[in-house]
Amino acid sequence: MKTLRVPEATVTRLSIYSRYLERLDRNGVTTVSSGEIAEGVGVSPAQVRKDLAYFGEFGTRGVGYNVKDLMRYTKKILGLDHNWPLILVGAGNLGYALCTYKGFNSRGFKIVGVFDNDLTKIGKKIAELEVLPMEKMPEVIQEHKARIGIIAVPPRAAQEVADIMVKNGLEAILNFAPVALNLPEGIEIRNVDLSVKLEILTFNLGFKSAQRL
Amino acid sequence: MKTLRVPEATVTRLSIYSRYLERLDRNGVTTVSSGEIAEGVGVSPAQVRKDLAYFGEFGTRGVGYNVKDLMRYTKKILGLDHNWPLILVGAGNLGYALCTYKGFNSRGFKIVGVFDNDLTKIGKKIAELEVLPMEKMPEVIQEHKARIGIIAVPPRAAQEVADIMVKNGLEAILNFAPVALNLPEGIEIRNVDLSVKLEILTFNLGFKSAQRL
DNA sequence: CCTAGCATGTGAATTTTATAACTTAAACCG
DNA sequence: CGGTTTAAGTTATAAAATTCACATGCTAGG
Repeated sequence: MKTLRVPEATVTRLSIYSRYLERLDRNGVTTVSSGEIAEGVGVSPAQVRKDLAYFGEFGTRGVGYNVKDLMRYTKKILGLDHNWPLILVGAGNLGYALCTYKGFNSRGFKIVGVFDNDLTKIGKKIAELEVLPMEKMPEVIQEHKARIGIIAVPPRAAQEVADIMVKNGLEAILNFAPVALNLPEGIEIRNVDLSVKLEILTFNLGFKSAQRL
Repeated sequence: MKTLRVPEATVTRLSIYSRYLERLDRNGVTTVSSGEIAEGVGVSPAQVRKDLAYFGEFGTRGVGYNVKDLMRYTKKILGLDHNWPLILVGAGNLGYALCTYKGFNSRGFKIVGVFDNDLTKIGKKIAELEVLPMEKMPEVIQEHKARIGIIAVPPRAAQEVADIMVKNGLEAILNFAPVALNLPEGIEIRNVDLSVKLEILTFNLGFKSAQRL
């Protein structure tokens, strides 16, 4: 098997292209060039073509790409040709926001279980969903065949939650807690760090100020 | 002036090292080696040293780094030696979560103004802060000398909000809306995309399944 | 049916980033 | 006080990602 490894940056951009294509499609655009995609998402045209080339040939020379088709292809590649049930742990403000976040639904993600160990939160409803105690996680995972978990708890609790998720059979974790998690081989983990990007901004602002001197 | 450009990946990691050092410091650790930092945040020791080397010499050969000192240095480099007032637009669930997010405060970020154009939200309180109409933004920015704005509105409104922010003098924007913003030269912009990382996970899960066949 | 124009796809060149190997300096111990 | 150990700092090497440039192939128009 020809296993050409795909750079993660390429997958990231593919996700962005994919959503941009959805927008074009909604707006009734039928054909698009690599240059237009590039313009629309802020990369170079060569980058767009190179990224797509990892997965096949999707365009027509001299013409461009069929929007609907390329949209479907990109979603297929990303695994978004079917829905993904998600397990969420942490019913705080962030958890609440994630539950109601439309950007997930529109891409086929659906949170099917919200868990917390805080007795004051258990039993409350978040968007149709009742907050459940951690012990209920196994059955919810089984019922929905969930494979992905989201961690939206304070840093000190994150590792324990991750361990529970792994023990219950989840294969991938999206972690919003700003700590590095220790997980067994084979578990996919990605962190979303809300303040790192802010600190890149402050770094750059400081650098800009320094250059003015 | 010797302008060695610092890779953004290095700044990203620096932010992560910095927070890890804060944790070590809280735990009473006084000295740490590049290897221990590497272990703690999930990179290689050489990477840690290389990253720090962009900014100077902070350690003692044969010993390691003084935790408190290195923590202060990294925060200084990132511009976190003083507080940053933030302007937030979007008082939905995500905006609410960001307002109450402790990870910001602990790094010197403070949201000083929350804005929305939804009349049902204006006037409500979010964590001590009253949601204000967009028109009030200029005076709040002036009062707090804010330089950074956060966009937490639906995609279709994001560009307009960004334009207003720029017009009102903000120099950097953290954008949570999943669209590419068009901004004038010199404005720092970073996007936090909540679903891209999820799609990397689904991509990888799909790839894993394919390999099992 | 042939030619001109255009945008894809791709291999090579360049740039960037990360890893590894080595050198230097500090501290500790006998 | 010298030798040994340790870990930072640095240089060199390797790998990876991006850009460039061009050949390929499709479309349309005369």
